[in-house]
Amino acid sequence: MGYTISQVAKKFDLTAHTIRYYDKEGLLPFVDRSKTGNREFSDDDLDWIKLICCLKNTGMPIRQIKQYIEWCLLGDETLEIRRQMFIDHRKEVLRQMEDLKENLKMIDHKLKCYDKSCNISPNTKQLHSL
Amino acid sequence: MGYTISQVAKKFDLTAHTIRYYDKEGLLPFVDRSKTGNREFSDDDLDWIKLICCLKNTGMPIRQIKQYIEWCLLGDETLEIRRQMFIDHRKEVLRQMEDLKENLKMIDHKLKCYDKSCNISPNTKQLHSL
DNA sequence: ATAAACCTTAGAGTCTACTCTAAGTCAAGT
DNA sequence: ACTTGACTTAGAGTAGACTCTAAGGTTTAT
Repeated sequence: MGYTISQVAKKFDLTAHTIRYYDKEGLLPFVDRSKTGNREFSDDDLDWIKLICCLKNTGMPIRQIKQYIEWCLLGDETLEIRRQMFIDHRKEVLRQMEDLKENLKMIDHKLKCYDKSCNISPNTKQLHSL
Repeated sequence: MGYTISQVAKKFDLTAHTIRYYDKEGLLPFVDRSKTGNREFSDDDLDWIKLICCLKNTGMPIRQIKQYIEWCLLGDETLEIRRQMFIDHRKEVLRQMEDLKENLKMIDHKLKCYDKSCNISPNTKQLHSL
């Protein structure tokens, strides 16, 4: 049967506008159309979109995601370069996690200062960390 | 003595343009000027900028950072609201870390598939995870 | 004294990623 | 038959965060 654009939008917390934008940018060349020209998303398509969202949410720019999709369409010839892309991107994500950890330290430090200034006891403090 | 704008830029891996932009947006109302009108950054100013970068790098929009700076200028009256801001932002950072962790899982899974497709042995694989 | 290397401002331009609008097609319900 | 509510397109507009330009001031070295 397949899913409509608004069903997919809801599933991935996107808008139909955004999905059409991704399609226009070349991120969804695999999506089929119904006789009336409407996009019809298969379960496989949902997997692609899931991966696209993963890459997007880890900071990969749309044109690089497009590059990846293009490599996928080219077949086995591009397996090694795609693998390398994931190796590099993995490193980048680990870097982001490290950065967040560092920044969290500073926020926790600031919060400790504010708890002191506001005369919040450690006990009360536990309430808002839940 | 104090630091010049380009010294501060280098220190925080920003450009002088960006620092002036932050100033124009109201993020640096505390920075003094020399007799000739140049910005002169103190060590205290560097601490402020460090915090601003921390908030910016954890996804806080500039106008919210500006709001925070304004609250700071108002004094103790705003202590509680500033503390609440940090509590909320901390939650947001934890959420980002969770999201990254989830996305990393998917990237690792993809990578495993690519290692298989490229006939990479687990031993060889260890090389690129270093 | 004049060039180099800083700094200043206002304001224009750019990039990314949407976000929306207008005009239109199609299928289903009353 | 006609309204409602999906969907379609091309293309314009927006938001955020820079990024750069032009025109000019000051300090330092030759």
